[in-house]
Amino acid sequence: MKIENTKAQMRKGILEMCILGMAAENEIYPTDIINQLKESQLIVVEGTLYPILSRLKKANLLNYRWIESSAGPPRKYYTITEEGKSFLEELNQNWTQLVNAVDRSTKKS
Amino acid sequence: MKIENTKAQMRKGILEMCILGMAAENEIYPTDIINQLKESQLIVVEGTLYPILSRLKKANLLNYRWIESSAGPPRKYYTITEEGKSFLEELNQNWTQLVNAVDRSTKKS
DNA sequence: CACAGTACCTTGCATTGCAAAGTACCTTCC
DNA sequence: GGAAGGTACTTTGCAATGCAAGGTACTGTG
Repeated sequence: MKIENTKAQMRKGILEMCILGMAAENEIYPTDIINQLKESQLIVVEGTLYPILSRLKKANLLNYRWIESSAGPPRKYYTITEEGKSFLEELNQNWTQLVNAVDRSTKKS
Repeated sequence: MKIENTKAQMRKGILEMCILGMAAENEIYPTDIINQLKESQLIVVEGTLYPILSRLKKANLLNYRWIESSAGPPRKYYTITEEGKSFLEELNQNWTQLVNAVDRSTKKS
């Protein structure tokens, strides 16, 4: 049993919340997201990020528009939708509950 | 996109840690585990728990012995191994890091 | 016009949580 | 003593995610 594996499993479903949270504050594009998450020690690669963005877009939680870059191909800038905002709130609540639950189960009898 | 689904995903890999943590404090058997987790709002069913216990046993993180019950069939009582203890420590560290990382990524910029 | 850099996208695998169905043991009650 | 019900353990198959790896496409430079 490898720590790396369990570590990866523990991230499941969390990235969606982080990404929605980031899009709720600024209009962002994927490379930005990856860099910001990396700063927070949440390393993410493209193969992980793009499917998440597609899912969130498809679910009407995110929107995007193309913006041309001064150097390189155009970028997809994402923003959160109203629907995304309420979803994000729910996610945050569930996350807090989960953290508390883990806390309780690991520290009590 | 359903909250229930994301909620389920967010639990991935966490149960192992909770269960190891519980076995680190007392010798326990499955039904005990389920009840304790339920008290902490971490609802778990048999089809989830037993495979985890098998994995942890197979990985030498848990051990068990049969103990007869005063009413009903014998039970498998689990205890944590030395190897399990150090694994648990690593898990706890990673969990703390993850919580901090999420905190940072959702509250900053 | 080739090349390097940036950005976006897709495929296939391993892993987990869970519902559902199945096996086996023990006690109780007629 | 056997039928019924409760307790305990186990297995199978599905859906969803993270990720490595590979692929496409646009832009500017020499």
